[in-house]
Parts: sequence; C-alpha cells; structure tokens
Amino acid sequence: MTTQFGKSCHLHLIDGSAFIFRAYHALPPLTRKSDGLPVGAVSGFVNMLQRYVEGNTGPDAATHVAVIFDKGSHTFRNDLYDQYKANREAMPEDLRPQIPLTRDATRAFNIACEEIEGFEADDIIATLAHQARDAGGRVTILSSDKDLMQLVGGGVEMLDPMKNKRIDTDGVHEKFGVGPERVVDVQALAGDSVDNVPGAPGIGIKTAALLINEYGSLEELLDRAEEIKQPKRRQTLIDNRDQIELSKQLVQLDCDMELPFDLDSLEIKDADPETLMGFLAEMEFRTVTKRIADKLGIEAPVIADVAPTPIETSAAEAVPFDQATYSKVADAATLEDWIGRIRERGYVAVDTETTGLNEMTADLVGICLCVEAGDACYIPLTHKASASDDLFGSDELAQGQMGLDEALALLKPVLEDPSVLKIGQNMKYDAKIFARVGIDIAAMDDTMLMSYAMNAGLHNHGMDGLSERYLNHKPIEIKSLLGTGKSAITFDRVPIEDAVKYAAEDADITLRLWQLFKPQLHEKCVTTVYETLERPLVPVLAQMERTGVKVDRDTLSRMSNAFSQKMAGLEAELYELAGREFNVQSPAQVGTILFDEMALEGGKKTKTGQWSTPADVLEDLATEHDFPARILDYRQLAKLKSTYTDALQTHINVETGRVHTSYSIAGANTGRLASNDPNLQNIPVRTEEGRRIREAFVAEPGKTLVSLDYSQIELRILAHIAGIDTLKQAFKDGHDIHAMTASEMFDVPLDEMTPDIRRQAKAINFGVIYGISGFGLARNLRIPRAEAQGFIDRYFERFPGIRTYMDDTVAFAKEHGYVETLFGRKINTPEINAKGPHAGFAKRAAINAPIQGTAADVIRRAMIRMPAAIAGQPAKMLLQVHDELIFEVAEDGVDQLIETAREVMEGASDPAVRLDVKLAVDAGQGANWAEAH
DNA sequence: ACGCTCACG
DNA sequence: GACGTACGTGAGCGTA
Repeated sequence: MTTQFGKSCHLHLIDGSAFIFRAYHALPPLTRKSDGLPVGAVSGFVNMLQRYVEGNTGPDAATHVAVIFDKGSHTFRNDLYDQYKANREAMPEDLRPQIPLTRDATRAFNIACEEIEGFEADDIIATLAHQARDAGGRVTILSSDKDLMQLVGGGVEMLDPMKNKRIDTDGVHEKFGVGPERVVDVQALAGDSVDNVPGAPGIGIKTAALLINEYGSLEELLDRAEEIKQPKRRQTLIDNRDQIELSKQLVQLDCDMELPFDLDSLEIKDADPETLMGFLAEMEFRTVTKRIADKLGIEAPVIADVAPTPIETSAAEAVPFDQATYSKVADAATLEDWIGRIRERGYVAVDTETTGLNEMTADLVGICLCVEAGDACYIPLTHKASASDDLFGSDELAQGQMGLDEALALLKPVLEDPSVLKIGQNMKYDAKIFARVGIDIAAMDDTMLMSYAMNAGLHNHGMDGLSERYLNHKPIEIKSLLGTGKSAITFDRVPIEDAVKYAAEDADITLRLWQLFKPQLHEKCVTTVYETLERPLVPVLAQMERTGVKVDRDTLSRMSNAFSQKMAGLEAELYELAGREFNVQSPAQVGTILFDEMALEGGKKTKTGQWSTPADVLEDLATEHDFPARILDYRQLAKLKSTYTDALQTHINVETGRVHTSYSIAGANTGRLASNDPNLQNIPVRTEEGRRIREAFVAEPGKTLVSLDYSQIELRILAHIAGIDTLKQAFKDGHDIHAMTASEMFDVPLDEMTPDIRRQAKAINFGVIYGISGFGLARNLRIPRAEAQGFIDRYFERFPGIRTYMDDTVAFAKEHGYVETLFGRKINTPEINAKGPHAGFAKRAAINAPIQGTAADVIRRAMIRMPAAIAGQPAKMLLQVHDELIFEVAEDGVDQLIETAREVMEGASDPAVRLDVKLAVDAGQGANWAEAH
C-alpha cells in the first residue's frame, strides 16, 4: 500500500557518499574480528543511519527517504571534460571494500538505496528534488555539499547533518552572494579546485557574485563582457569564454534524468528486524546490534566472539614448532571437541592429505586442522594397514582411524558454514577434493594467493618456501615419507604416526602464514586485488576444472597413426640425406650433421657448447637445403604427436571421459593463469596441420562449443594506458589496427596498403607491448638492425605517448620496485635496478607487465562474474586461454549464452576502471574447438 | 636435473 | 663502449 507522493509529503534525500567519507574519517580503522575485513566506515555509516531513523519524528519527519550514491567514477561530465575531478585522490585502500557494504547496510535498514551508472549522486538528488517539488511536496537534502545549493528554494532545503544547520535561500545567499538560481553562474566563473572545474582564472566567489549581480546572468555577462571596466577582468572573461561555458555545464546538475523508479517507491518502511540483525551480526557490530535490538524490543543475535587476528608479526613466530604437540583424532568425541573449538574461534586452517597430486583422481586419506599456532591435529581416514608384512601392500585399512563417512558428516556443517573461515594453502586443491566427497567449502582464505597478491615477482608461493622465508622453519619434506621415483609410495601407505607429524605441521604452518599475511594485505595495499581478483576465482576455477572438456580419443588416435607414418617416411629420407643413421630428435646430432659434416654456414653454439638448431636458423638454411627443411617437417610432426595426440589421450579421465586441466592462479607473475596437467592453453592453432588437433575437443551430443575471445585486448589497453588518441580513434571506428599503424608510419594510404607493410606494422605493435628493441624487431622481421631501429624511431615519432609510457613505467619501477595494473595488481620488479644484462630483461618485463597484467585482470573479472550471469542457462564455462573463454552449451541456448557472456566480458572492467577504448569480443561456435575458434 | 626446442596468448 | 635482448607460460625429449 503506497500513498501517492504529493502535498503533505516530505522527502529526505541523503547524500550517501558524504555519509561514507564522514564515517570513514571520524572512526578509527576498525576491522571485523573474525577475518580482519575493514569495517570502520560501515560501522560509522550504520550509526549515522540509526541516528537518522531515530531522529525522524515530529512535524519535520520525512514520509519518503532515499540514500543516493555515486556509481563508477566516469560520468557524462568526463565526456565533456576529461580533466573533471582528475585531481581526486584515489580512494583509501581500506575504504574500497567497505563501499558495497554501505549499500547493504542501507538496504538492511529498508531504506531505498539508489545509484545510476554514469551519473553522480548529485544529479539523482537534483532530479528527485525537482520531481518532489513539482508534485507539491517538501524536500530536505541531507548534505553539506555546496554543489547542491543550486537546488534550494520552492520547498527544497538542505540540512547539514553534522552541524544540524538548515540551509534555505538566505543560507545560499550567505554562501554564494546570489540566490540559488544563480549559484551555477557563480560556480562557473569561480571554478572549483576540488572537482577541477576550471572557471575563469583569477576570479573567485566574491568577484563572481559581484559580476553576476551586476549583469543579471552569466550569459548576459559574457555577451556584454566588453563593458567591464577593469581591463584585466574584461580580458579574462573574453579570453576564457569557452572554458567558462564548459564550467557551467560541469556544475549544472541534471534535474531531468530518466529514473528507473518513482517517488512513491521511496516511502518510508520499517526495517525488517531479522534482515537488519542479520546484517549487523554479519558485520560483528556488537554494541550497535544490542542497542538496535533493545530499541526494537527483540533479542539480539549472538555474535561468536572469535579471537582477534593477531596483528603482531612476532605472534606467528612466538610459538616454536614442535611436532610432539600435534595430536591424532580417531574418534567422534574428539573430533566434536575440535569442531567446538573451531566454532568458538570462527576460523580454522585446513589441509587435506591424498593419494596424489591430481585432484580429479587422488583419494582423500586424511584431514588436518589447526586453530592456533602449535595447536594442530590430523584425522587419518583411509590409511592402509602396514605394508611391512605384505610385499604388495595390504588393502585393509589401518587400525586407529575413525570412519570416513562419520568424520565427513561431522565436518561438513562447519566446512560449509560461511561464518567459519577456512584457511588453506592453495585451497583450490582442497576444495576440489572436498567437492568430490560432497562438501562444498564456503568462506575461505588462501595463503598462497595472499602471498601472490603481495609478492608476485619476488619469489614463488609454495608452502615450503613461504615457511622457510617467513616463519624461518623448514617443513618436513614429503620425500622423507613417500620416497622418490619408482619406489615412491602414496600417502595412504604412510604409517599414521609419521603422517600426524607431517600433516598437522602443514596446517600449523598455513595458520601461522595467515596470521602473518592477513594484516600485511592492507599494509601493502592489495586487499582489493586479493578480495576481487584472487580469492573469488578459486570456486570458479574449481568448477571449470571439475567439469573438464570432452576429448575424442579416436580422433587423436587416428591422427597419431597418421603422424607416425609420415615421420617414418621423413626419417628414412633424412638418413639418406645425411648419409647415415642418427637420432633425428637430438639437436646435438642434427647440429653436427649440419655444421660439421655438411659444413653449412650460420651455426651458433648454445651456452653448453652444443650446436644450436632452433627453427628460425633451420628455416634460413631450408631455402638452400633439403636436410634442414625435412628436420623442420619432422620436428613439427614429432611435437604434435608426442605433446598432443599421444599425451592428451593419457589425460582423458576414465570416469568422466573428459580432460581436466588444472589452472595455477599464482604461477605467472603478471596475473595470467597457467594451465597444466595437461596444458590446454597451448593447443596448436597457427598451422593448419596443428589446428586439426582442436577437432578432437568436442561438445557432448546435443551441445555446442562456444568460444568468445577479446579482440586485440592488449593493444586496446596500451592505447588507454599510454593515451594514444590515434589508436583509440582507430579502435572506436573499428579500423584494422595494424593497417592503421602501417599507414601512419609509412605514409601509405589505407587503400594502398600491402600485406607486407601491414605485417611489419603488426610486428611493431606487438614489439611495443613486449618492450621493443631494434635487435628483437630485426630478428623477428629478418631485416637489418638499423632498418628495424628506423621503424621504431618512426613509431615513437608518430605515437609519442608510447615512449612516454615506457619511460614513465621504467622510472616508476625504479622508484617503487614494482609496477601496477589498472586494477591495482602489483608486480614486483626486483631486478630493475640491477646492472648488466639483467637490466634489459627487467625493463622490458616492467613495460609489459601492466599491459599483460591488466588484460589478465579483465578476464579474471569476467570469469568471476560469469557463473552468476549465466546461472539458469544450459551452459558451462570450460576453459580459459588468456583472452578467450570456451563454453559448452545446449544447442538451443547458444545465442543467449553468447549475448550474456559477451556482455559480461565487454563490461568486465566496469565499474572499477573506465577504459577509453571499448573492449570487443568475437564469438564462434561449432561441434568442436576448431570450428568454434 | 637441466637445457633445448616449440606449442600457445 | 660492449653486451645481449623481444613479454608471459608448460611439456617432451635428449643428455648428463
């Protein structure tokens, strides 16, 4: 039941951003006890809302209310003037994750919460104020922002909530020296250094008001500027007319927005106590929860009092490692006791022990838990009886273990409870193992990913290394339990007593690393990266990997046979050409034949003193001789057969009939994923023969493979970061970017472009991304080095922004020791100040990392959003190949999937980063990957 | 275990 | 002035 907004109604419009910043600065940096999430501003915000709700009584009480927020940083004003708000300082790192929580808080209070992409909160406020005023109602804007003063009058007032001071028409006069209707004129002249509105140089509010009052309006003033007596002031207004008019456009609020809601929907509603309490409890606000509960006359929910996360780095080291303190859990009562302690604490480090490294085939052997440094246990579950009296190993279970099902049934509720944080090292592995026994881990932190967010480029992020580096403790080596090579045993054959020490230690180390890393995330300003680009990817990848992709064994098998035959023929031919038999696959032997026996020119040796025979050298020789040409043919076939048609077959899972790769999240320093076991990111495509291997990657009957890939994403990002207008425009117009580059560089009109000139420009475009050098380009294009250098010089001349980008990036790296992506991912560059040949590598890597890394961030964001976006559609995301996502879709769902996935991918940078260049996504489909790509 | 070569973006 | 160079990966093979 809603009343029509009208005469007797009173609308309150709350400036949400102002509330947030006030709350942020007014409160100390509180963190949520259980996991260290910064919540100080949320707490202040909640208090302000509560005080507002409590105070909204009496004759001035609102009947309708909304909290209005800014959304995104790019608005129509940036399109008018790209420097608008350019001086704004970046949002503090610990405030960023709190922004969405303030929306949640508003909704929890059952107060309307509005934001619209591309507009500032002020525009929404302006539009609503006008609508309410026109409907005959009364409006109070709760804000002290002077930009909103233009709205005052005709029943619209402002209220500064801190000073509790009302601002009416007189108040505006006091501030601006003119009435509300002329405020924008004054602002247009005076400008605003905070928002970077230029205004007229040398004119402030006082002078502006004087002029406006004299001439009546800004337009009148500008038209009659010649009449101004003071010569300097006159000249300023004449010279800066455009800038002043632009300024007016910038400060003028949009009162005429199309809103997707109406005034009636803002009517005040009581909060739903359960929702509100739920939110407050989730935030772990004890005091305010109790206060509001008392007010509502209800019982306050119990908030588990978990121990605060130790902040002192010494805490992790204070307790010495002692394997004797680890205990074995072998009965339900003891396990229940542990679970009680976990619930009490609110977090637990978890590690699984299994029979292997492949999560799809390895079986769960035991689970370890740790709640406090030095306090860890191991729950053996499926250890086999001692192998010592049975040469082949017994299949009987060892004594002294509780039942697998019983243990899992007890653990499942706490592992799936989102209010209990599960801490792991490489949680994707454990999550997949648990998923296979029906447990869906909820709420987790990952020490490997924390290290990656902070230390990419400095070192690897494996547990043993992290332990030695940060805890000064060398863990028990798994080798000492399992042995190596052929005689290695699986973990289920390890005696339980030994397993307890090893396994519990892993959980202990993980917990201590977490205690150390958690507060460091904020100190190193990578909380947002960890929270938005690392952690949420874990469940997404786990699902993709478990789904796998169907690979047709017969297709591969047939190809293998065909390759074998061709190779046999080539082998005979090669023996003939060489005059003797030799190992065709040995570069050393091939080198001897080419450069010693055949005495060809151009051979180089590797650092180990062997002849070097890479493809490009052989290609040069192949123009004159058959032997190197046949070697190249042979090598291509051998590669395809051994790495692809043969090896892929061994990766087909017997249960699923599919291939399940595993993605390393923390492998590549730039933020890219890496695929392994098997690597599905390097399936051939560049040659026709290799491309056919993709025919073996198929959709299930009735389904279709769909591939969507970003078009030229790295060049688009380069154009944005380096601010290259010509490139930006070319992308906007949908031009062939390499042809355009060629045209610019070589002064060839586009309609006279030859493939060869375009090819050269393409090589230069890519070279730029890699940190171009004359040498590298010369080798790639096989042209003299001087000529290559000439191209590069020319390129920099035509696109000077790129030179600046490269120089600035290297300078930044030298100063800070890292470079950054647009999303704040930091890539450390410890070698950047090194002397000698290392320096060149480090420089080029530093130039490349922000570009490659930003592209990696973009597709990560798309992948993280994808499951929710395609929920309900008959589609599954299967693979990622750096700029490409592959889906398996029911045939009648293909069009919808493409539409949805494209939207997610093209909008992946929003709203965190507004790219000057739109992202474009190409789509393909087919029964197999060759057709879909 | 390491180097060489080559598959991908 | 010389030196050594495109960026980021993973895997299979030969050689030690």
